[in-house]
Amino acid sequence: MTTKTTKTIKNMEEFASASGISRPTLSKYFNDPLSVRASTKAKIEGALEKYEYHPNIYAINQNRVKTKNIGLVVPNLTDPFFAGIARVIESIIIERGYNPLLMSSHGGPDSEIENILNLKLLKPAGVLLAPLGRASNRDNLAKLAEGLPTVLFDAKLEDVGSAFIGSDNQKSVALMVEYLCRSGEPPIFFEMKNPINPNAYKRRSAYIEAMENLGHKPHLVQVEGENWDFEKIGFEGASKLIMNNDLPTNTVLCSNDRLGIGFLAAAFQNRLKVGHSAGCHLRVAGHDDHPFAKYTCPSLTTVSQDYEEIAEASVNSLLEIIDSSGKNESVADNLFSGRLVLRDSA
Amino acid sequence: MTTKTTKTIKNMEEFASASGISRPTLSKYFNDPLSVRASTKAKIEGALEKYEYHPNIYAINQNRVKTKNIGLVVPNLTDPFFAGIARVIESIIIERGYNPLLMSSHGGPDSEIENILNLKLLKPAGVLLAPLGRASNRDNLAKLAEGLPTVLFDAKLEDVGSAFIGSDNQKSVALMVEYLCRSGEPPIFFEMKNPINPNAYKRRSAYIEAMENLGHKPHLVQVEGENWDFEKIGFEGASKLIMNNDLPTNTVLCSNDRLGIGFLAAAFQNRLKVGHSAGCHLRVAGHDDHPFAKYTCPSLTTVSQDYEEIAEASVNSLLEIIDSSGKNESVADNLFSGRLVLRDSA
DNA sequence: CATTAAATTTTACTCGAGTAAAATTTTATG
DNA sequence: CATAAAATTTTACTCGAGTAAAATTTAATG
Repeated sequence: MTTKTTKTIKNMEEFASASGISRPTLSKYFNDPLSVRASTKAKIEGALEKYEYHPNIYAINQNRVKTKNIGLVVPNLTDPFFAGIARVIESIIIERGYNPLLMSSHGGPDSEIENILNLKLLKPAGVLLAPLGRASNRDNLAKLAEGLPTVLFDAKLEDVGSAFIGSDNQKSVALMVEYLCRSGEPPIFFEMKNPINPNAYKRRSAYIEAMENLGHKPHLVQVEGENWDFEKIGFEGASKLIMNNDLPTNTVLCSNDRLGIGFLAAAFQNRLKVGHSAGCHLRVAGHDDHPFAKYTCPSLTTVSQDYEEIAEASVNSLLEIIDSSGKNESVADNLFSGRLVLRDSA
Repeated sequence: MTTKTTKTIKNMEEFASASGISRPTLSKYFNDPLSVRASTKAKIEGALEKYEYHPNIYAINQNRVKTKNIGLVVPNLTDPFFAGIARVIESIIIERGYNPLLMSSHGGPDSEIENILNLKLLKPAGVLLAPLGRASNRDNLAKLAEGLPTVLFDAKLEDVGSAFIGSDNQKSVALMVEYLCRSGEPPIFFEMKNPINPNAYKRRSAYIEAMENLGHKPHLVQVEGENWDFEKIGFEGASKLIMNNDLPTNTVLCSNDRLGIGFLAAAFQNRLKVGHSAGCHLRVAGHDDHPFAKYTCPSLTTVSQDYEEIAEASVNSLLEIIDSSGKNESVADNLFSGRLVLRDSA
């Protein structure tokens, strides 16, 4: 650490005279260090080591139309999937010289709208939004997103945002269905009757299509449940199924891992052995590669989504739109295909 | 929804003439709605329904010494415990008329310091900090927290912050040890050799003390592992233990639920039956009541911490310090005792 | 070294409130 | 209804940059 001189610098004016660089040039530097000549950049950075000075964030942004803030809104930070992807996206945003503002819409559609409203007060350069889905107040969101560079990820809402990054449920579900059929009985599809997340609907139809392509009759098992407490919903749904002996096959494909975790717990408590080895009663597979899928009993066979890939693509799309200052009306959707992760449960 | 007149209001000046209230009074109102006469409050709120106006956040804060922001720094948002408690704390902060700024220090001690630095640029009224623990750069944190109302929660660091809210590990571990001893063999203690979290050290000594009080010899099993990937650490540690037949008793108390989840997975893969019923090889208990503890196989017996209680107490302490404008040098620590949650694993 | 292009400095104005002090109005109290 | 106390309005100044335009300096090029 370099020793700093005792003189504390209060504002850019003072730092200008201390460093011998004019204030407008400093302003330019702090806005984008590469926009000034290399020699002046070095001079400024030399002075920054000598004096303690940080531009006042509020003063900076007050007079700016667009700040360096990027909003990051996810439906539920308590869900490890979103917590994980938020973390990756945040670090990419920082890498690109922007400032992430993380918010969770756990409270529901109203809280989602409020998050965007609060964000807009902060005049962000753009927003990365993973919407609640079916529950979202779509019209309102669309109105709010107008004129604000917005990229959706994870779930798509028609007419909201100008790009969408997500996973190719069609492909990944087909992969899983093919694997399950090839290695044993064709699977039933275990899901919520009225899922909140649009991915669930895509997975449902992908399952039906994949089954029909293979000449099997699709079989949907739809359990009740409206909220985000997927493990509970899966557990209770599966418990009923098992108690009533309502399983037409020995293979279950769950719409997502969290339902699968609940399903496995129910199977265990009912003494059903899950797995693909001899002596097992049931095969269970999921989707998403939840961080805990490795540690379920048995470990959960699933489809993994590449966080890095989705995060990177989302930020790239958004920055592209920001840089073209909204001219890029709508970028093409960007779907990533998952990877089959074979473990013990199926 | 009331129809808003078309005239858009750009700043407080315009809103002042539109509402017939002077700008300084409006300023006072937005700072604290109860600081103006009830009749003027009503008049302002009537105007707010008629016109669309929100004070500019940057302009508000630029000239303020203390903002209405409260920083909320947790070690790891990917850990459901912190995601959960952050959510509760956030909503309480909002309830009290403040604005939460959530940050995660997942990157390690440097990222923890940087979070506080970034927060300080936002001139927060105070900070609620759940520090990384042993890894934290304590001296640096202490220096940064000087003059900034700071309350620690979850983990305590000496000489940092002016209050601490946490759980009474002493009591809760004693509860669990007594239960386990009463209902079967005395437990060994399964933990990390060099835990990052101070709670782990308190739990270790609480275990030793409780065992000795009951006339049993404590037995620590310490596994390697430095990071936050507790399930993995627990799984690998337990796998080794089991393979080497190194378990001196049939009862295991894990330092936290995430280690326990890993332990259960290892037991399952090694065909050890876990539970308290006849025919089981092993009893396993945890600590924290992790959101997934209900859905492990078998469900995990553990100690629950009351999120609401801890969250409420943390915010209260901080606001108290803020309101007394730093006069309350240090408030007493506040420890909450956990509640035994008996499930199938022990 | 002359010429041109690029970068920087000067100058001057803007943004949207916070805030302090004095003057005035409104409300509470007897 | 007079009077004191409390609240509001007026007035005027402050905060810390962003930004635009003209003037000047510096670097690049042949």
